Amino acid sequence: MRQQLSRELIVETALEILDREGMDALSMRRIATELGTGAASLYAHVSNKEELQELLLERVLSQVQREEPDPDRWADQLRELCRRTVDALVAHNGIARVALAAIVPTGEAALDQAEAMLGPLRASGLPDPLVAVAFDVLSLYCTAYAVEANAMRSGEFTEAQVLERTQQLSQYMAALPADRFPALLAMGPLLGAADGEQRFQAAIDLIIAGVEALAARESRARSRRPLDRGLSSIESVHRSS
Amino acid sequence: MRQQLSRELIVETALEILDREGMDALSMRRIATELGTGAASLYAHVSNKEELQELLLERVLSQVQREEPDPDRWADQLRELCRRTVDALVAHNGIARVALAAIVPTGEAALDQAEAMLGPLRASGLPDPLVAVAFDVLSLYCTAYAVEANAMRSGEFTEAQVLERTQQLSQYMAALPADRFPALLAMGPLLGAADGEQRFQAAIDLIIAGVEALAARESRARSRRPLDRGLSSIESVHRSS
DNA sequence: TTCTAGTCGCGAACGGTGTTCGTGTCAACT
DNA sequence: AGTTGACACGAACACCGTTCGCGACTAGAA
Repeated sequence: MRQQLSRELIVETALEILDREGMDALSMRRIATELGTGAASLYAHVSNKEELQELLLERVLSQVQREEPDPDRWADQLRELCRRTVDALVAHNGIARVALAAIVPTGEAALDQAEAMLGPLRASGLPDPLVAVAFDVLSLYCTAYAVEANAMRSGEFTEAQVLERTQQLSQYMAALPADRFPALLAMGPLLGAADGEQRFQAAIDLIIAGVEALAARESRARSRRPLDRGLSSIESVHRSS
Repeated sequence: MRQQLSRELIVETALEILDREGMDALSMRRIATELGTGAASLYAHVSNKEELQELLLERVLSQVQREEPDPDRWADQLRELCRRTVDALVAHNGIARVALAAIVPTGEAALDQAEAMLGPLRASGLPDPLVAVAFDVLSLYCTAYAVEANAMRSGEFTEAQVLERTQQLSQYMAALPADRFPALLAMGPLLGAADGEQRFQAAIDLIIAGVEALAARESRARSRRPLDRGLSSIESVHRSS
């Protein structure tokens, strides 16, 4: 035993393997081999592979830089935070999938993350029940986008990517029957586009535009008729609190 | 050999096992046992477990009812479609995770699904590049929500759910340091809320509000400067002189 | 210093997984 | 009837996460 085992060391080693060889190669045996020991030894410090994965996610999330909430810049702060979060997730291939699987944010870093997102969202003027919804949408989208970005960049080689993406799919879509898939046909080149960066920014903007619209709608409704019987699901959620 | 094997039969059997015993129980051996044969026999009709899963997803998606696009009711049509899609995914536990993993919509049903979503979205007046973005956000959210709903309903018993959700988490959040997590503390009861249905509706409404806002912004910009980007022949003539 | 007690690392094994290979069987066509 | 070809499938391979219990090493008692 060259070096004393510890949770910290195990997580660190696992992250190295993850970055170097991908999520599929991350087995308990592989980690143990890297540490010069057997797989059984890991279970003294980590109860589960699942727990190990959550620890990995914790470590990745803890590296996301966060700033003090400034109510006037809430939208830009949200954009910036989403950017950083996705960057951190994408940097460690496969970790985003873990984030999607773990629904309950148990760890400290995950709580920090949620707090950093909720602050600006509440500053938008949205009522709290809708803040919860917007939080849901925004974080789910960020995670899902990271999963997609991972899968796009890691799973295939450059050759297979170009072939299977540009050739087979784009050409396949151009050959679709026009009477059955008019919209798909018209959107063809846009859907397979590889400029993920721009599309991510636009998606965040779209969600933020939704937040602004609903916040404005809410403040308008409150000032005009404070005790209205709203019928839309949005208002009913708001009322249920 | 009691019954001739076929892709169709294998997929059907797999879906039954999935519904009855969950995604974890869905192994090639299990399917083969159910069919009274060995696992190797399946590989004559299905090249992969991954392919089998995509076939399962295809089958589930093909059962989503779709209607003719009506430009005047585009928002309601979107809402309805998202509802049905999520219902179909949630009905077969674990299939939503497959939908998230498969980024490229290869199958026929997936293409139908995309077409049904793109139609109403284009009717909103959004420019096509933003339609692609909205499509991204909407479908990713629907899938991710279905994953979450699955995990919430299937993984635990009622006892563990009540204990671990309401007690441990809600009580845990109430004990958070107020100076570090003010927003989390204020939102506590709302985030762990189990009324997933209402929150899903509200989330879709939020995204649709974003679409409406961006569409309005776009049409405003176009009416203000109609001769933009060299589209008018007059302008191009004028510029060329 | 020697002997004992106890801790804990970890090799080996268990019960699973997806997938492949080669054999065996059976139906259909010549 | 004979040949051929397709297909079913038992067995095996290389993995996986996890558990058990042996054995080595440390620390305390004599």
